[in-house]
Amino acid sequence: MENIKEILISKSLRPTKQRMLIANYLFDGRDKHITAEGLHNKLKKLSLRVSLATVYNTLHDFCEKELLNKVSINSDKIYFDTNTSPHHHFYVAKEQQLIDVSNEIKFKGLPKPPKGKKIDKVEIIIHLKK
Amino acid sequence: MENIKEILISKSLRPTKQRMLIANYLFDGRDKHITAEGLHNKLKKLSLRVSLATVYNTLHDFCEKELLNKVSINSDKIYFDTNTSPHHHFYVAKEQQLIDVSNEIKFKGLPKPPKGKKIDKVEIIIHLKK
DNA sequence: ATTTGTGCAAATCGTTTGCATCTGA
DNA sequence: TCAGATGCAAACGATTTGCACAAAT
Repeated sequence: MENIKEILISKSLRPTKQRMLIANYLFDGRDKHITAEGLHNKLKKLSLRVSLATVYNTLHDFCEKELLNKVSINSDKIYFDTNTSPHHHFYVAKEQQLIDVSNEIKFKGLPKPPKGKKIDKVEIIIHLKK
Repeated sequence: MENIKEILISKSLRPTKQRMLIANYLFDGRDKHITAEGLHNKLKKLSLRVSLATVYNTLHDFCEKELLNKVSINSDKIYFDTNTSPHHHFYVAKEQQLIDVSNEIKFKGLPKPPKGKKIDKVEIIIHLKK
């Protein structure tokens, strides 16, 4: 994927072997929600060895460069979302599963922010149960 | 607060010294968002010694008995909310601060849940910035 | 050659657990 | 009495960090 190499360079990230492996896996066109450990295991299964520390570093680097978004849903793990356009989520607590919501959702009655603050973004989490 | 003692009993929680201290602090009529550590420190400042483990146990017990709600906003700490009625939150990432939203917010375009699942609740987090 | 990235292992931080001891009904 | 609660310290799991070594420009 010559494409991905250029993206990394354009974000001033050196296209190292590890970053290329990770980027190729993440940016294959299919949206993903992953954790650092999950990604590390996936790569291991594909016999691609990248240390866990590097996986963490890379995910954070990609976040800073806005190639990924952190999703802060439940409190034990950090999820990284390859879909960086604004959207919302279904969340299934039992399975700790995140699903993208593709609809646009409109609000009515959104409160004004406290003095001195502005609304950055509105995040909707639709908790699901059986 | 005789009141609080009865609440604990009605939830089949023994009104032990530690639980009473914690409940008296939490349920003073003012809504609070706290972490276990935060509460532990607060109590320490008031020269009320309760072990950290007991603070954790008690917060979880109170959650199970629906005297508190867990709020799962950002990923590093668990917040406990003394406001157990449905409401939404402002979130200031920089200060990791949570503020209750008292308005009711209406949605339009809420997607249907995937087959076999039902919507449990809709949580809105309004991220604020300066 | 110089900067930047990687990998390991140790460190950290919030949280949980095991277990001996204590307490309240 | 005795189930249930507490406190301590050790265990945990996700994440971060320090540092020597390796790779990229």
